[in-house]
Amino acid sequence: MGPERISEAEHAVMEVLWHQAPKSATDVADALADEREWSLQTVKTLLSRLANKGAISHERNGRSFLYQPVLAREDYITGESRRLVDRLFGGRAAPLIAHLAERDQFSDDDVAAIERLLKELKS
Amino acid sequence: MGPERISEAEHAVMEVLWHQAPKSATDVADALADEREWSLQTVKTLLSRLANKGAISHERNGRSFLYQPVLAREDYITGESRRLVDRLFGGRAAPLIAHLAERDQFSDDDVAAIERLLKELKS
DNA sequence: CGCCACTGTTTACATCCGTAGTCATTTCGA
DNA sequence: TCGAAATGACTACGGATGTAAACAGTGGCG
Repeated sequence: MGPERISEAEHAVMEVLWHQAPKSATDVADALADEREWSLQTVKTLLSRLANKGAISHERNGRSFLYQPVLAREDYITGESRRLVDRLFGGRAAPLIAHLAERDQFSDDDVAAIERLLKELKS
Repeated sequence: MGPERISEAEHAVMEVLWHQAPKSATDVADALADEREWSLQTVKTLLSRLANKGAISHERNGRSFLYQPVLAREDYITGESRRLVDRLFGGRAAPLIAHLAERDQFSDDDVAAIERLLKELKS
């Protein structure tokens, strides 16, 4: 079976582990305390679902577990980006960029950054 | 309440109506026959959920209904794109573009198209 | 005039997701 | 040593989603 989908709540947990790993369940919960109003139990459930999906691994450390990502953030965002581009823009990236641009989501800095990028691509 | 989320199956129905509307339930089902193995009942369920969410409207036409979008495709893809950019790229579009570029998703044509876009943005 | 086909409405049901309570076990502190 | 705290496992439960069956109304055909 293909890579299992990661839900939005699960993704928040992944971000914590991508930022720093390995971490215990409690550490993950602490790291999330600011943005989400989750109980420790909720975080544990999400960790265990992520482990089932193969997105993270856990290794015993005394009485508790240490969790760390198996799925790389790069691969995750590649997959999610591609899904969006496929679903909404016929698989072409250019229309997505055109759309973002039309909606005025580009700052001057963005434009400059993209120009630099294109310059590199061509070299 | 904010705009209700549209699920992936519902989105497929929306695409049909964005392509051409108004359409009856049967017409929508026919249009979807190629890509999805859905029974007519399934399509009707999706249409009624979309109507509940306010994404489409239906107007009586004899014994049946004609459905048509209320939500504009532009608004939908704007929302979905922004969600992705917010969730994965800190709300900045440039990193998304950088990512797409790194993953070699840009053809020469794409690069050219983007350059034209930037040129217009600056003028 | 009666019945069938078509269309919308209601109900169904398994799975996933968000969010957690409860249970069993281990361990640390008093 | 004994009980409280920590921790993972199991269970729960309402709402969303995918997928549809069953039901009901109605208008047209025979």
